[in-house]
Amino acid sequence: MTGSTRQHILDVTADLLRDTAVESVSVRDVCQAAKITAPTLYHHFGDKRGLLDAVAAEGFARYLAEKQGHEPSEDPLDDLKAGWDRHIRFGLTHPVFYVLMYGGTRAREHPSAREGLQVLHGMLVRLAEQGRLLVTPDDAVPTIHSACVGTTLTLVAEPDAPAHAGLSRRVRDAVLAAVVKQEQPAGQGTDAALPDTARALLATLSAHREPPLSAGERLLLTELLTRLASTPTGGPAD
Amino acid sequence: MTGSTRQHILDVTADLLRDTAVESVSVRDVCQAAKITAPTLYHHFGDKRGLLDAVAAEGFARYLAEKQGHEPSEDPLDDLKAGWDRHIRFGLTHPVFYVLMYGGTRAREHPSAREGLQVLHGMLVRLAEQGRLLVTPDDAVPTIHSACVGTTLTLVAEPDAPAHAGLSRRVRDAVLAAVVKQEQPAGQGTDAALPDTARALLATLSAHREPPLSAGERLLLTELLTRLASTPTGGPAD
DNA sequence: CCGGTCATGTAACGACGATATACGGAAGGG
DNA sequence: CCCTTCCGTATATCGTCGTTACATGACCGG
Repeated sequence: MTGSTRQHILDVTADLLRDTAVESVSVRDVCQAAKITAPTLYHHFGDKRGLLDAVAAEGFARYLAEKQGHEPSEDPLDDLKAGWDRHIRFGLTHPVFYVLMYGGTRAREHPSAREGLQVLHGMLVRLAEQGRLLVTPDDAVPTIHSACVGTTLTLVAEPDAPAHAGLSRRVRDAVLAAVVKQEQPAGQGTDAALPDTARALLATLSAHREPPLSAGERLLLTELLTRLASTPTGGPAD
Repeated sequence: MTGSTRQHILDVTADLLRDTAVESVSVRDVCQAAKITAPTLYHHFGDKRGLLDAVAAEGFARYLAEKQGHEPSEDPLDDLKAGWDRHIRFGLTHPVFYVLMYGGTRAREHPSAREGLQVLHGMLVRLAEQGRLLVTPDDAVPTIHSACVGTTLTLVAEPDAPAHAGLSRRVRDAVLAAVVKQEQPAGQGTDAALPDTARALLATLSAHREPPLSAGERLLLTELLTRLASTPTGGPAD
């Protein structure tokens, strides 16, 4: 049972961390609670930070599993909102873990956090495939994520403040409104979205006498847009 | 010379903190650098956290002073945007201070942070007096603040990530759009529509892996669209 | 039965945050 | 002028922290 003690230490540390601030949990406390000695702990985790990272990674993995678990929805926007709410709820349920992961500067170093961003990216790509995104997924990811983390930290700091009632929903809808197209025009799906958007840009472009383009660039752009606008309903990638 | 040693310790600590992580700065380091002994430090600050709080408070006070310094503007919305930008810039200029103040759970306990929130509240009240607020100032304060802190933390963690270009402006405008009534300057509709439409096409394009374009054409189109999308329309950020 | 690797325990080191105690000098009343 | 009081600083030390050198035992292929 090699992995048993390791998992046991992980569980005990998580228990201690559930109701004690991270700076007040010492290696000795963990050892005493897990009924092991210091070198055992260091043999498995090498470092105190290694232990905390492992604990945080496990907590985050569980959150990710839940996130990816019930994801099948027909509307990616609903998934996005649900993902936001789950993120907030995770922070409120495991405040110590959350601050451990997102509070400091080390947030992005966590591979689990990277994976979480990738899940977000996937949702946005699906939204973009339906032509409902106002910015590129690469731009939308840090936008949504930054706002979500900031909101969660605020709520974790003062969960019961009356001023924070409805805060999450407010920030969420504000950010999403700036990123996804709210009302869907006639053409549904990815096939119609590309030519429609290209046509819209063509129209807008024609109304501008002085766009920041040279005459040649403008000609080139018009030609490309025309090609896109007249695209037959060819089935693009999925 | 009563406050001299105290101020000296403060300055030295700030210097050490400017290029050393907070967890790597010990009381002994500060004492050695300031050429004093431990009891002197404890006499003035009582605690290590007391020292760090005092240092952070001083840094924040300086930021607040600058914030309140050049505030006279005719449009409160401009003040709001400028305040956001200053907050971000402060975080990027003093990353250690910033994480010290806003990273953990202790942010709201800082009296200086409270004062910063009050400045924000004041701006929003002025905006509300002009009937340009969509929510109450009490609701708007945590909304804006949460998003701003989250954005700053993201930028502090990875300041030079290409994915973070324009992030601050994007989140800022998203949150502000949801909180203040956007007045549409007459006749400027098409000017603003051009970058928006270009951005929309850019986003739609990113979802298509096989558009009816060659790789070179796609690259060219993306470049032109990016130029159009970044056309300055209203308030440039950075 | 042996040599080696792995997991764990014993005991200790150095650095840390924090303090009890004492010294020294300036302020002020006699 | 001296004595008291109080504040700032220094000496020396405490208990705890994260960490590790070293020893012990269990298991396993040869």
